[in-house]
Amino acid sequence: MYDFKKIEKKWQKYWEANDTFKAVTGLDKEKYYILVEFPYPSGAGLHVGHVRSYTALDSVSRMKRMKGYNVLFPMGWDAFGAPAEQYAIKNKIHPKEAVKENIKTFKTQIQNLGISFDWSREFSTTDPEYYKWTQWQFLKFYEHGMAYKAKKNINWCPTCKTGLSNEDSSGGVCERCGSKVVQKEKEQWLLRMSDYAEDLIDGLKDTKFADRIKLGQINWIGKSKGAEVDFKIAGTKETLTVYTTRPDTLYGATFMVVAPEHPMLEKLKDKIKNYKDVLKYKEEAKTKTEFERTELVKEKTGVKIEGLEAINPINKKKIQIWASDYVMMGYGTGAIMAVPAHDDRDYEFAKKFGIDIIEVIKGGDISKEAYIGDGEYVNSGILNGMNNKEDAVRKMLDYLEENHIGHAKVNYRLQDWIFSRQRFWGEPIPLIHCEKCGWVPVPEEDLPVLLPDVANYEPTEDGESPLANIEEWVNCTCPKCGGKARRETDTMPNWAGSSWYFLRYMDSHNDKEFVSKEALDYWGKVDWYNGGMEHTARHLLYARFWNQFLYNIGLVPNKEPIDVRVSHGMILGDGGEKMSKSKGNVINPDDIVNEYGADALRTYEMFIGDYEKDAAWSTNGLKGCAKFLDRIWKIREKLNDKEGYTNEVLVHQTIKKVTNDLENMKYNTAVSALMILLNEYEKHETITKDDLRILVHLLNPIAPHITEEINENSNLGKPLCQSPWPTYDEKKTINENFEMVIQVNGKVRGKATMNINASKDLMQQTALENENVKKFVHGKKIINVVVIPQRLVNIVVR
RNA sequence: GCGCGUGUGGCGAAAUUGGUAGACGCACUAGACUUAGGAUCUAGCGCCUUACGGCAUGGGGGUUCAAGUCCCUUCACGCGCACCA
Repeated sequence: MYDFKKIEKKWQKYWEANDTFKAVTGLDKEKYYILVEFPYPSGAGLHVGHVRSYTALDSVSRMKRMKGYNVLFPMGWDAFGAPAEQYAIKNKIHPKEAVKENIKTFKTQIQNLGISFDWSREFSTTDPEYYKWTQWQFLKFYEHGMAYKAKKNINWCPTCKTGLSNEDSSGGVCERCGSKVVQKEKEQWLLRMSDYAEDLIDGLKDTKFADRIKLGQINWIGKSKGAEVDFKIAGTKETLTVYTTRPDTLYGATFMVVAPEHPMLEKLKDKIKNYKDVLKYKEEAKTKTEFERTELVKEKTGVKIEGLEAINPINKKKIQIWASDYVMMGYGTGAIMAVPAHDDRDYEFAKKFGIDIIEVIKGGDISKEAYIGDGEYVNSGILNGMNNKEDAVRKMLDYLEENHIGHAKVNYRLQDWIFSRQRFWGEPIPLIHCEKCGWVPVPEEDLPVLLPDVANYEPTEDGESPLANIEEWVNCTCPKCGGKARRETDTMPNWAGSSWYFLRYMDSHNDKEFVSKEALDYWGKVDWYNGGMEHTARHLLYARFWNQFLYNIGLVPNKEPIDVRVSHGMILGDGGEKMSKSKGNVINPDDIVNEYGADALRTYEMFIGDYEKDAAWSTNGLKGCAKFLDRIWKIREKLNDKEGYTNEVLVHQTIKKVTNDLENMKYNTAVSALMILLNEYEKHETITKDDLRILVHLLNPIAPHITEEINENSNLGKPLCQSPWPTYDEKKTINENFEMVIQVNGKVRGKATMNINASKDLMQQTALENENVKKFVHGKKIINVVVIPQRLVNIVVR
């Protein structure tokens, strides 16, 4: 085996000493910005999954550079947030120190892989020089009315003792610790992301995201079209507004349901005869976790609001009002019109509580279940006799609008972004509360608001940020009036720093601006962004929202920050299960690099399978790739003094294949094409320098160290990182001859070598003369002969 | 429940977009070299069959000269969202 340790170190030093991968802003070359999601530097160190995506995009970067692009391929650290804090608490060190250590480990591990990052642009989201600008941008949101503080029922993690955004508590469990999330009323900072719902859907058409990613975002935003309808509450001046996607079923609305937290309940409490029961129900609902509340198997519960009745505006019928936790305050208006005949949930509720069910669309059997299909409208006044849902909806909407009882309305599932965390390890929200002036932004010249150096950064029991306990930090003077004031003690979520880091890479160390206009104009947007599928509904959406806001206030030149977005599949353990310490199936990339070399690991992970799909680790598979590199190392011994290619067609085919495959994320077949080329070389007694030169060029993006070394010690030319990418001639990728397949009734019965220019007649004649074919044709009638030039002949007989 | 995706040898996977199914690699088998080999090299390797040949891309049906690929239907698995009105 070749001495990969020595070779890999040597070239890593060479690249570093020569600033080989440094991207220079403003170069007179076409730019190309390639980005992999920066990692969270956890204590566990680098995962083989990181190696997969880093290598993949590294290979693209290296090829693009060889093709003459000015490539920006940066790396940094996303180091705020709970895990770093937990790690610090556990190991009794300051998170700052923990992060420093972990970054050091990660960086060494990545550098040992020979990934061609431009390290001169490295930063961590926890650097005060960086989070100064995160805070600065938060203030822009604040200045433009996009950040606001509100008392809200929020998702609360009782273990982490912090509020969570919807995105972070998906499925009713805390993203970080897995605890069940409960509802808690708390003052929180929010960003008006819901204002951008439509733009976030619309903007997707200006991107080239993979379809599954676009869909993931669209689903999360959850656009629905419907109507708001006003129901008067009998005997009062109050109106209860509902949101419905089925205004066409209004005649079938036999009751209303409001969320237990609906403000109407408190407002009319004097008229509610059983207000005590209502309050009790509300309290019960509150203590339920989100999970319990949405669990499908759960039976419907609710309490009838005695003393109040609503009036169905379409037929003036009086209907009951109920409070139930199957209606959510956070969506629509927090109140619904229930149409039990045509909605499963309303049906279940009506059945349980014995409420009228009136069919308004024919087609089902409402004694058995709610009918949600289409059909003829009945019992529906102005809609009677209609058959088409769309028309019925339109007619109803027109009626509602004419009579001022409702209007068309679009709703989104996407909510405002809860932007407060009651944690120590995050960017302090740069606002000061003054008794006289209210909320006052920290002046720009006072940014960053630094995290204090303290001994205790564990969360407090009462749900306040640990910062709240640090009096000397909290107490300050109002920047406006000079009076006594207190700092905001909540910090930002760790999605804050990652929402704009891709902009900072363009101009990482600028201390005057978050990024210069010059750099923004030159680098534009990220051309190719790779990251995990799990970030589709969070990081990627947040980042787009953040950037669209910056665009709207004129700070960035593009509304969409990312052109192409792709996602890699996971690397699973040997048995196909997720790697985990408890299962003992974790592969440490360091061990592999030590035993087989970085090039072998890189090659294997590119060869492992479809890049976008999960793949199970196989050490035997890795060995196969190590063997492949060994054979390449040895092929040098066959060098002769001749020029040109030993198999010109195959060489051109391979250049074409590898070039296209790297552009299209088909790394596995790129490697296989190179294996085929090597197999061919091994069949010959000797090969030329040209042969070898092509091989090392094409393999270089995937296995950069060994190829540079061979290139040097076989005197093939200047270093590969400085030489151009090979080009191919389409004409030379085609063989003069091809193997013609001869079929009889679609089954292969013979083969013949033919010139690619052979006429159809010649092909047919050759086919019919084939001895084996004759056997199958003999005694039968030829009905048809299909001849596909350069491919096959199919003789149809009967 | 809704949405998306995936089913191909013992295993990871290919398949020019309708044209030789299983490239490439792993594992396995036999042989060579060797003191030895978990190194290297050579050959074989979907299933059934001595062979001729037959059967094979989750199952069933269809279109076609020709289907892994297109259409219908069905099953299994995975992921995402989920009482969103």
